[in-house]
Amino acid sequence: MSGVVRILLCDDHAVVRAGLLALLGSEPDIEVVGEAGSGEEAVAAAAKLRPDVVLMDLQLGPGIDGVEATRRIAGTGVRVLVLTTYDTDADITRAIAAGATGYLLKAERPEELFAAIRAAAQGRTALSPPVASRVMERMRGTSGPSLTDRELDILAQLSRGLGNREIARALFISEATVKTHLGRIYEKLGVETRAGAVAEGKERRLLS
Amino acid sequence: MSGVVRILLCDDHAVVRAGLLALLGSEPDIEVVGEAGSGEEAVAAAAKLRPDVVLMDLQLGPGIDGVEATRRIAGTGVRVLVLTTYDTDADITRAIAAGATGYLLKAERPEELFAAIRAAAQGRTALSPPVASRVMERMRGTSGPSLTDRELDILAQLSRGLGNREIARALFISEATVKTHLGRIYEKLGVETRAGAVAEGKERRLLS
DNA sequence: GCGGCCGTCATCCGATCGGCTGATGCGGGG
DNA sequence: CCCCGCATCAGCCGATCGGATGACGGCCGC
Repeated sequence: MSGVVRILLCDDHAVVRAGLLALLGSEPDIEVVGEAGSGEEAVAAAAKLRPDVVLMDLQLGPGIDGVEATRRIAGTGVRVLVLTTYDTDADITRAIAAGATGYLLKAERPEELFAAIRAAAQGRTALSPPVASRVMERMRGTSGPSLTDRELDILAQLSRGLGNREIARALFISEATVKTHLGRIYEKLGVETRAGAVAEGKERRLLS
Repeated sequence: MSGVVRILLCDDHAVVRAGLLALLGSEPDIEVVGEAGSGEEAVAAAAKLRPDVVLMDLQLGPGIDGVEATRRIAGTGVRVLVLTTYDTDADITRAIAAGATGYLLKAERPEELFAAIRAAAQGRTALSPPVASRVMERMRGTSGPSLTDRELDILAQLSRGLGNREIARALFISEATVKTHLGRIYEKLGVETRAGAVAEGKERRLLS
């Protein structure tokens, strides 16, 4: 079945785009029909070109991020295959929640990439092995619950080094409430101190 | 002058290596003579192949990092051109301190990359514009004081969420000493709390 | 309409933190 | 040879944190 798979590349690095272009050029049944260097460009190009698969980096520099771009593009029915550097739990979860068809790591072998693209074009899910493992763990309920919006607010203030009273004032709530949220944040992140929470938050890319 | 510039690629991502390989293949006076997927491989390959320039990523996954690899390779007289994603102050400083001949961003245009490689082969310095700006600022003394090795040890433990007593035990020193170091860390980073220190440390990439 | 999640708030208390002051020993550079 | 940066340690004290416990209202899905 099927003819050529039409691809839209989205990555803010010219080197990476050029690399993928060259790499995919070696596959006769894969054709790159467009490139985007930002989330905004990707959304516009996806709407205009209607590619079979968008290869999306999650880190896109200024503007809307890869997750948001994925959400908007996936919402129009175009498949999005995330191709990124990090296999953080938070990244994977957010990308999948945003509607990504697959999640590949850049460290993956080229053959895996080709296979994943063909899979994605047919709507099949393609995950890098380490990603698959994490997803499995998540399913087993082993790994982390996600923070609520409010908890993320608290965490953001926390990472600025503010005390409870200052966080309370910044968010127009009482100190008691701040403490309650903090307790839940510690629990969810598996830490016991504010410093640990900030470290974990940064690690999971829940911050800035 | 000179014939072909012989290059060794070092990046833990197969996609990026393939991309650079393809990209550089278009330049007749540049020849890729080897590839490495880790710091250890790069050091060994550089010693064996004696390339004119090593293209080095700073983020290399497990094992020795790009800075350490740069230090070892530059120590043998081989030029190292850092090609990475981030233009963080800490990264730039450490790479240059380790003996890098140049510091390019992956977001750079391909022509810049080629020019930088030729420059590096002749021992000339090549910096991406944003990097050059930061270096200038640094020279002007604008930017921050650096942490001592010991202070970085403390900061690392701090980011694990440990209390003073635990940090003291982990580093075989007294609680009083931990407190003293912490005070200086706060001062140097311009923060007032452990949470702030961790955030700032992560931001400046002084951690993990 | 009820249960569950979320966000809000309160009180109590022991443990910890952060600031302060001051001191010792070691090593390198002027 | 002496100064200074670095690392080490001590004691004190007020402010803050973290844990435990309990409670209330809003919103949503079933």
